[in-house]
Amino acid sequence: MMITTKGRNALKIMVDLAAHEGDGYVSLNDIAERQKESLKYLESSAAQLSAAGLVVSARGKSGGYKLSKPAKDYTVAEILLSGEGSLAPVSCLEKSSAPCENAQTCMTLPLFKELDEVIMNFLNSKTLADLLQ
Amino acid sequence: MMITTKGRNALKIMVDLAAHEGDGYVSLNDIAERQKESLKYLESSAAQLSAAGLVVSARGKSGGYKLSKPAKDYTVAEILLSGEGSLAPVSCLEKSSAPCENAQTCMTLPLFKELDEVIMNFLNSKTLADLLQ
DNA sequence: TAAATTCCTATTGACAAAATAGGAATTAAA
DNA sequence: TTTAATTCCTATTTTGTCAATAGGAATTTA
Repeated sequence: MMITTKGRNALKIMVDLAAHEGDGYVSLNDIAERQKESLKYLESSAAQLSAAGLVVSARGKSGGYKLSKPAKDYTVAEILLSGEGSLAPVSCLEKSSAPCENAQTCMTLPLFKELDEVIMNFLNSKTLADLLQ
Repeated sequence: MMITTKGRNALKIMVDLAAHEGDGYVSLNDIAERQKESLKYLESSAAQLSAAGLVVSARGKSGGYKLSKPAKDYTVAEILLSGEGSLAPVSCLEKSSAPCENAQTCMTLPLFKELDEVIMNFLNSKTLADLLQ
């Protein structure tokens, strides 16, 4: 599985925020109810989105989150990356993992690099606004 | 991660068999040495390839495996699928998993369906022969 | 008969994903 | 000024899958 609940939850939060653009700050409680996810679990995704600067947060009563730019200016790729860390289809293409010793001679690596490009091209071509129908 | 060592090993076996097409049966021991993988681990991948009819096996001394059709007639997709079971980018698109209750209203599902198509189109367009340089 | 092989089943270890928990810090509103 | 609602922080637990190993049975050629 390439995209886990972390990435999916990040995307759900963003879609919900986009659907309520202009309503000021939206609380995670509201989002959790609408998206039928646990508040506690969404909190970790929201924290990552906030750390990445994709959303603006406000603490305290009547606080919550809102988008930091128009929905059409977010790519799906950047949102998923904030939740997943990496979208590489194989571990040897993740920056975090140790470089593979056989990379020079591996006959399958070029294929996986191409696949990675195909995936990233697609996810970079989709915006958050595209997901609202 | 979408493609694990199971899929990668299946592909490595097939590439090695393709590189030795016409040499008769090739033993897993030879493949394990060339690809620097453990014999025991490759065995499970080979068994799946055999069960799927992608290779022909011969038991006993001087036995081994060989391709069941020309290398150019295999898609990379079918090989990876034999190792992975599913190449779906999200669990809710796997046949094996229980259907998602929110599928009707989920705003992210259409995107993931598109992504799945993009991936499968690419992997179906590549043949085993393409991997030999 | 011996050696080389695929085949079968089971088990273990390691790690990541998934989910939950409790409470601290903050802030608007009553 | 207090209270309630919220984000924020850290930790823990549970669960599941991946990865790898192990031992031996069945088969077949030399």
